[in-house]
Amino acid sequence: MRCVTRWLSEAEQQVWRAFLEANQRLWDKLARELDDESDLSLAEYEILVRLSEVEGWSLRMSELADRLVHSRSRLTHTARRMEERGLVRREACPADGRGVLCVMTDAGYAELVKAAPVHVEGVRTHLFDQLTPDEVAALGSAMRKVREHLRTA
Amino acid sequence: MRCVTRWLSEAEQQVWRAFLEANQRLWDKLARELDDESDLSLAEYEILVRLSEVEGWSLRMSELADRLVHSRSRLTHTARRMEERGLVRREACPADGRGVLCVMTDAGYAELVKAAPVHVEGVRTHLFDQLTPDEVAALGSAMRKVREHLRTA
DNA sequence: GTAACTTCATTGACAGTTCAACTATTCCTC
DNA sequence: GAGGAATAGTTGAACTGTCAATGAAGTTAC
Repeated sequence: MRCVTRWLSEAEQQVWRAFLEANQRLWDKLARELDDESDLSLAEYEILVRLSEVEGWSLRMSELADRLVHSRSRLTHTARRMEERGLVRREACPADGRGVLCVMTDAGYAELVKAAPVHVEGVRTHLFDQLTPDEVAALGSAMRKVREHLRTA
Repeated sequence: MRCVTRWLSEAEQQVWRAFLEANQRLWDKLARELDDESDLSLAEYEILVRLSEVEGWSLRMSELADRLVHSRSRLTHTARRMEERGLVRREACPADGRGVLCVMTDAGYAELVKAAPVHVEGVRTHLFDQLTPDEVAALGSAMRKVREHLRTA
């Protein structure tokens, strides 16, 4: 039931605008830096990071999609392109006939190793270096709450 | 000069991950809500908001692109699509022969009026309602700093 | 006043994402 | 254990955004 719109206060407006613009610029910057100094897009990078964190460098497509908060379709397309470039390979899932495992190859790992310093340095320079420890803590707490809310909403 | 990568601490990692996922889900949710209850995309909505805030509902394409942090090319494409739907019109800029003014039409305003409550309610529900006043303040301060850094970087 | 340079906006080709439709497999229920 | 529902993953078309090239108009410097 939405009878009356709860508009934003002036202060909230300003927070929202700052959030919008900072985000826009941050993603843009990080994507550009990664593009300049590696052959991975941000989305491809994230896929390799997730695979690198698990035993066998291997995850079900749906599990990977969930962790990345990407649609299955999106992941299928991206994985196909990455497979063509030899960064991952896909194999049948032994446990579930419907399933497909996405596995990072050595070549994929090599790309990840090349890209990671660039990306991490960017995140530090453009985000963490700009904030006080208190702001980092508050940002973390705020984002965790929003994340939890949206996971269930 | 980047001699040694300054990796993220465990705590920073977690903040970064929360930020990533909260963002991903937040944009996704807001885009979907807007799509469900209006005929505007988030990008189109932002364009109309910016136009609604200025005298004459009219801005130079480049000025509009800068405020939105969109590329000129992106704005050209989006504006053309919106013009075809009658939401904006474009006219020559009297002051500068190279310039083009993007002007919101009455139909565009009508769409904006329809979409705004949906969007604002979403921002409130999924972001501000989840946070304490302190967290909102810290988020604002943090995002302003990041924005300023990236505007000049 | 004109040549070189910059800015404004557009264009078309291309890359990445979404959406709806589809196949194949597993799970559930009776 | 058979039929129906749910889940996993893929596909192709439509849409959106990026990139590099273009043209047109303004600016600068000589």
